[in-house]
Formats: sequence, C-alpha cells, structure tokens
Amino acid sequence: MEYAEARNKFIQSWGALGSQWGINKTMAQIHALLMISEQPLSMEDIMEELQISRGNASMNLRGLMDWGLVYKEFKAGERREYFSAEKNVEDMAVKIARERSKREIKPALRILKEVSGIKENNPEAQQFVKQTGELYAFMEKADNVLDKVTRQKDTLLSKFLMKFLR
Amino acid sequence: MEYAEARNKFIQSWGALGSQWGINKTMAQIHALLMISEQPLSMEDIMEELQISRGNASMNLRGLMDWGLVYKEFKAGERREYFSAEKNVEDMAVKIARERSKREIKPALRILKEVSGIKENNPEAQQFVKQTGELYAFMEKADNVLDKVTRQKDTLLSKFLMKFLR
DNA sequence: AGTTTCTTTCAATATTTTTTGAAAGTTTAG
DNA sequence: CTAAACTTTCAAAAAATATTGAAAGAAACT
Repeated sequence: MEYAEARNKFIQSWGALGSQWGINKTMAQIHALLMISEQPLSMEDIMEELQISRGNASMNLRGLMDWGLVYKEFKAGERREYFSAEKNVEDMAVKIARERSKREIKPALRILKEVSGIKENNPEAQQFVKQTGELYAFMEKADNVLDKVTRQKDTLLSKFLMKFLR
Repeated sequence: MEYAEARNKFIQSWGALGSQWGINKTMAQIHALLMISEQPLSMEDIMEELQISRGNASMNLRGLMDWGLVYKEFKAGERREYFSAEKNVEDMAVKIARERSKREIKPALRILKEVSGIKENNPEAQQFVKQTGELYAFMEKADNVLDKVTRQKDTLLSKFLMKFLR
C-alpha cells in the first residue's frame, strides 16, 4: 500500500468508525485529516480535500474546537484562518475523557441522584431506589477514577496505570 | 417526588441520554424499564408501557440481548417469552466494555495497524506513519487495560483500582 | 393434520440528523 | 466611509436512522 492510498483509507475509515460511535462522519473525517497534516489547513483546503460545503466545514470545525481537539491558528500577514489538531495522543485522550464526562456522565448522575432519592416504602419503589442508587454509585466512582487519571499524569494511580499502558 | 413520577422520569431520561450517546432511544428505554422491574416482562408488557409497536420491541430486545444486557426467561407452563435485564451493575459494565472493545476499538486497531505499516520515506508519509502509529499504540494499550480490568476482578490492577472505586 | 398463540422479518413510512448554499455577519484594507 | 475577503448562520433539501404493522415463521396444543 502506498502513502496516498493509506492516507485516503485512514480518513474514510475514521469517518465510518466515527459514525459507528456517535460522532458525525464529517467531523471525524476533518479530525483525521488535521491529525495527519503537518501544516495547519484553511477551511478552503478542508472543503476541497473532503468535498464538503462551506457550512458543513464551518460547523464541524466549531464542534471540534468545542471538544478542544482542534485549534485556530493565525498566520502572520494572512487574513485567512487556519486549523490544526491536537497531535499528542495522550492529551487528546484527556480532552475526550473530560468532555465525555461533562456531556454524558454528569447529566446521567444528576438524573440518577434525583430519582434514587425518593422516599417511599412499597416494595416496587424499594427495588427502584436500590437499582438506580447502585447505578448512581457505580457511575460516580467510575467518573472519579477518570477524573483522577486525567487530572495529572503523576498521581499514584496514574503512575501505576502507566506501567500497564506501556 | 413520588415513585410513579420518578420511575417515569428515569425511563424517559435514560432514553434521551441514550440518544446523546449513540444508542437508539427505544433500546435505552427498554433497558431502563427492565433494569428497574423485579419481575421479568413480556413483549406485550413492554409495548404497552412504552407505547411502541411489536416490531420495534422485538428488534430492540434482540439488540439488547446481543449486548448481553437482557436475557430471555421462560415461565413454567407458559408459552410466552419474558425478558429481564442483568441487574448487577458491575457485570453490566463489564459486558458493555467488552462489547464496545469488540465493536468499536478492535476495528479501529485493524485500520490503524494497516495504514501505519506503509513503507515510504517522503516527509509527509513519515508524519502520517508517526501519527497513526502513536494512535495505534495508545489505543492498544487502553484496550489491554480494559481487558485486564474486565477479565477478572482480582488481578493486582483491579484490586488497586477497586480501592479508588470505593 | 389444522388451529391458536406468540415472535420475527421487512418494505413502507415517519422521524431525526446531516448537509447544502445563499444571505447575513465580521474583519481588514484602501 | 466602502469594498473585498473571509466566516457564520440557518432554512430548505438530502441522507440516514428508527418505527410501524402486516405477512410470514415458529412452536405448542387439539
């Protein structure tokens, strides 16, 4: 396989994998494209490479910046904006983990705390409180571990994990 | 908040959170419903409770069984099938982690291994190989940790993590 | 065998999500 | 200030995904 083919395969596959996930195909493709390009790319470059509209490029770049995975860059004397991706894989993982916690775990915890807190003593309600309470407890613990791991690379926990990660 | 209200809120919210995720709303709702019901439920019960069609119920129950999160149960002398959810939260988490690894991580690893393995020495290709190679290495390590954690609750790693999880 | 009871499948339909492209907005230059 | 160069927004269109319901399947009973 030659470079051009591999590059294309990576961008296309990343898009498809993204959908499998819950990430919009174009967003995943833009991310893939920026991750592998040394130079920052303009919106024009991205539209051209991925054959997408200006609106689509603009909105998905905004989305990627909200995740903290893509930055705007300004070239001296140029009006046009350029974009580049966070390339350090560990930093990427930390950003994704933090954002997922904020968007997906925290809202679930809010609901679980609320509904598991009801005071009622018929057997049905008791099973309900037990199950939602256990869900709450587990998710909170998992979220805490994630937080500790991402907060700094040099906690005891992270050092220990790093040994396994090598 | 009384029980009926909390129960309803949980089912509806779990559905909405599921969509946020990448899980079909109905599937998440069925899962929520089964998690909190002591008794196994029939397809009829589920259709009634969630106001959905038979086909929808059937397909999403199949999906949940594929994840290993829901089981079929047979009541003695009854022809009708009943369904119940895995209620142990840790077992649930293990099943979800395993399935996600199989469906989402493994296919990504396959692609990354393939594209990062090209032999070419122009500078563009080198940056490509470096970046996809780093992605591959990180994801493989993360997948290994996940595997070790889920494989048994009593490895050194898991014991250590459990302390943090309390 | 036929009948009843229940489940699965799948083409048609409905809903949701994504994408487009042109208008409106913004910023810099002259 | 106006024009030029660029970005964002958003209503309409397209594409993808989920849902329905009726027909086909399957299993148990008579």
